[in-house]
Amino acid sequence: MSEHSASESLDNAVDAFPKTYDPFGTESRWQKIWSDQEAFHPDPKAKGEPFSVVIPPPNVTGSLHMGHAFNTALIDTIVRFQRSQGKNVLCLPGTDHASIAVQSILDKQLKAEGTTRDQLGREAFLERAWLWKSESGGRIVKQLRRLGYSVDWKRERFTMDEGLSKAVAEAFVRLHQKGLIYRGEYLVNWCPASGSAVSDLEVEMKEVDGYLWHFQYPLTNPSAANGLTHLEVATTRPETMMGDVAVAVNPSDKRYEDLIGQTLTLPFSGRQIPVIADNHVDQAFGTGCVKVTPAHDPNDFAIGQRHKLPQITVMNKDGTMNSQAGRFQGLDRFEARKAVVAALEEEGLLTKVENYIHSVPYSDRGKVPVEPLLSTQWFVRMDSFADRCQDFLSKKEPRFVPDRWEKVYKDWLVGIRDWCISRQLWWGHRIPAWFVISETNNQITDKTPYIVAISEEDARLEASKEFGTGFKLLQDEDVLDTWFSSGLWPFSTLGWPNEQNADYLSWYPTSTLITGFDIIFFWVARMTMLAGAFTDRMPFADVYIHGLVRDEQNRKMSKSLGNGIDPLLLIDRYGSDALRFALVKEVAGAGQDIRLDYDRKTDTSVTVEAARNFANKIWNATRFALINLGTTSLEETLQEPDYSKLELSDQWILSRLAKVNADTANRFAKYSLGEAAKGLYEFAWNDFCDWYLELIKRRLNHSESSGEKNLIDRKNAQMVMFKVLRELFVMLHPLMPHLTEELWHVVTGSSENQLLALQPWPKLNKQFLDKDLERSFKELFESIRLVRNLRAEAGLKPSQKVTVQFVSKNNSLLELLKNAIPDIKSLTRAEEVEVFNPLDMANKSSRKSLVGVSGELEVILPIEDLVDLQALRSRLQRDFTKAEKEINTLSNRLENTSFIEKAPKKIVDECRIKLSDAKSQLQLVSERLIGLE
RNA sequence: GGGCGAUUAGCUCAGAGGUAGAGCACUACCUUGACACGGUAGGAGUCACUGGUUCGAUUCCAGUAUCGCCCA
Repeated sequence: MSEHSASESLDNAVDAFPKTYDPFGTESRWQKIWSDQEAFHPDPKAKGEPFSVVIPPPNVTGSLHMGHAFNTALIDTIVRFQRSQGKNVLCLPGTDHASIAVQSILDKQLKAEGTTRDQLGREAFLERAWLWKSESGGRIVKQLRRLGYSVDWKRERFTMDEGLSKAVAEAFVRLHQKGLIYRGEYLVNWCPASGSAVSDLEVEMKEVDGYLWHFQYPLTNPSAANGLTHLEVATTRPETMMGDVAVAVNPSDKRYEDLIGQTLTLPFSGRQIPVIADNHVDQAFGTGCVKVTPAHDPNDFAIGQRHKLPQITVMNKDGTMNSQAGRFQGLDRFEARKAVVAALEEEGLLTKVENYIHSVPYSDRGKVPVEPLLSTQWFVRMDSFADRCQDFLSKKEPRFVPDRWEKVYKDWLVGIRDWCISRQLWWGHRIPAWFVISETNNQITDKTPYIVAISEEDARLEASKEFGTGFKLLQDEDVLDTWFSSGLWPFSTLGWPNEQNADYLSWYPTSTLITGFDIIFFWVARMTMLAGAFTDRMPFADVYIHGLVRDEQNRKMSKSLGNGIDPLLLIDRYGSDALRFALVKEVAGAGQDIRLDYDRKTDTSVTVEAARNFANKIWNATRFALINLGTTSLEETLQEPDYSKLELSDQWILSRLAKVNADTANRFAKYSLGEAAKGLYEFAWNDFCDWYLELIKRRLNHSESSGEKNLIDRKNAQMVMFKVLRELFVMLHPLMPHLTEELWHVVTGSSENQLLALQPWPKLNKQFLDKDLERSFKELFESIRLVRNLRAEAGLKPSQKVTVQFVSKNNSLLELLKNAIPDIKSLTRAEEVEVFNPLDMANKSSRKSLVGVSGELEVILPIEDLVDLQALRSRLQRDFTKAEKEINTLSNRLENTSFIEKAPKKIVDECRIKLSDAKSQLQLVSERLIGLE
């Protein structure tokens, strides 16, 4: 309890309780308090089952986009829930260094300044990169804080900080020792825009409108070939022709079988190239003759290997043609394409140009077509990693939620290819390999010996053992793929390679990874593979995979489309609780993408607005509770009410509360976050606000002088109302942390040293669950609706008082209604409520009363002069038709003997009851209709 | 070409072998002592199509169509 009294805080609270919730001051205030108190900085030795999550590290110099907001909302919901379950929760934040992204930003800056990276030099460039990181690196972190992220900021990590860099070097050295890392010249995906190799995963295939050019290669010796003077090839990439070393045909292709082994003369260069046979050639494609360019096409590379053909590279690394391209040297590859076609045409060798749609590999980052290029790179041999992961997967490690993603992950492991991990960039982890060269030489070739070691000193030590003296070391120029360090993230952030680190011991392996499906291969699989190799375990027990947030037209949000929806704009407009709740509530069970509506003219979103309205509804329910305290103090509302002395409506809401408690805990635990949000929304709005608060208004209005019984009754209602609120705040806290933290403090009078964020989940009172009571209240609500509906249809003013008569032969229903007369009065604005069975009612009702029928219940409002007879008649007519139709369906079913025989008895019985209900309804309705004639 | 997902109210989406649900939007009424960021009531659907299984299919199975995504 706080140092000041609860009633004092109440006075302050009501004074400071405007009609509309203002999230802005509240949110930043609690963010600061959480942060100042280090509320989410756990001790690895604290009690409680460890639960840990590492966040997917965003790009350190990036800024917050909707994907981050969504991911954050989901992660934070999960970790806040787990904290309420008494676990020792670590949620570890951080950022990654994003080699290519950062470097291309800096390159652009340099270009604007009229200089280049090379002019600047590596050291100066890196200095500048770190400066840029320190200037812009805090931005995304600040933005993440605005979401109310309950991560441990004291344990924040960056992939290039000291500890993590050490982990990267250690990992590289160990893999190299095991022979799992190799260096060699292979065909890689070359991105001319960034001037670096990229991995297969960073290449995106795009359908492009292009051409299929047909042209002729003359036979060197035409007489030998059945009068044929040339072969015709078809290609989408004529610019590579100068690198052609053969033309391949299918061995079973009758058209060309005589030509196999013949020689062609390559136009322009005059090089003699053979006609070879290869089974992989598709006879039906183009002319059935394929030009073979091993240095510029992965398929041709394979053919080249099979036939031991030379590899002729015709391009430079910037995408221009090199000296091997002869007269095309110096041209950009796309200019060269035009020039080659024009030259072939001039020579009369171009025979056909077809429009042709084909797939072109694009660099994810550079947004230009990737060039397959021969170059020397570092690779990780993947098969043993993938095999190990498959073994773990057969034990459901990790467990994918939803489970269909397991197959996606597995299929990738099965078809895995080696991973090119070197990048020709400067920003990143430099490859810990040192070439050993003589003091006078600076040439590094494929044959140059090298030492892989944690540090240059280690490398020198080792080199001297092998090479004595008279050498110098040159470190490899390249850096590692950023994903190599991200792949170590779940354990490198916890202190690995020091496996005795307290954090590592307590929180590794982590509990759950929460991320989007788009990085299952990039990141999830790399983490499982590297964790398997280094820790012999999977790095997380569960992987919760979520979809993407799409824009209002269901398009993926992307920079190039410029269709991103700025989460900060929505936070500024509606508050971050509203954005979080809206995003989580939209999540469907199966991990689908979610679509966020958005009006770009006004920067508004109906979905987020609805969540903001919900926050306001909760705010006002609390406001209502406080206003209606009367002489009761807040301390008194903290007492547990005596269940046996409560009214039925109190017991009803406590039953609903117990139900929503059990459902919500269950849903959070199994990652059904959207369902949890929807369930709480319905409970809070419908059950609590619309019904319970309306029901107790009558009791809350009892005055001080209305007698002891009434005052006890009032206090019971207050205790129940506050109990529901307090527990609702805890349950809603993972979804709307700021609002609930604020209101919880108001209603409990707790000081700021006590935080809702660290409170346990409310105790589930199973004994409060009462299905019969809930069913009765459903009936009661239906009856009340019927009255309201009648009033509305008759056009009665809300202020108009009426007498309500209920008639039914169902005695238990009558009993229920009789007990609820005061409630019915206040909820239907009735002056009198009378309850009869049909016998008592006989002759009492007026012919022209307003009458409604539902099942076995008749509602009569005896106010003939005001009745809109026509409306009444058409209403009864509608009921009549409906009942008739229902009787029809039900009796058809019951007449079907196989239904009676084969359907479960319960269903048949239900059907009979429904039929008899429908029949009595029809009876009542027709009596009334006749009475109206 | 292989795989995955989607198709339900005007929109966004839940759902379950037994007479179709929510939110928003819409219509009417209401500024009533929590909330107009609100209340009450209401209208609105051949559950994409075709077969099959079943007493019963919108739900399960097979196929078709359209859209989207991933892999080659």
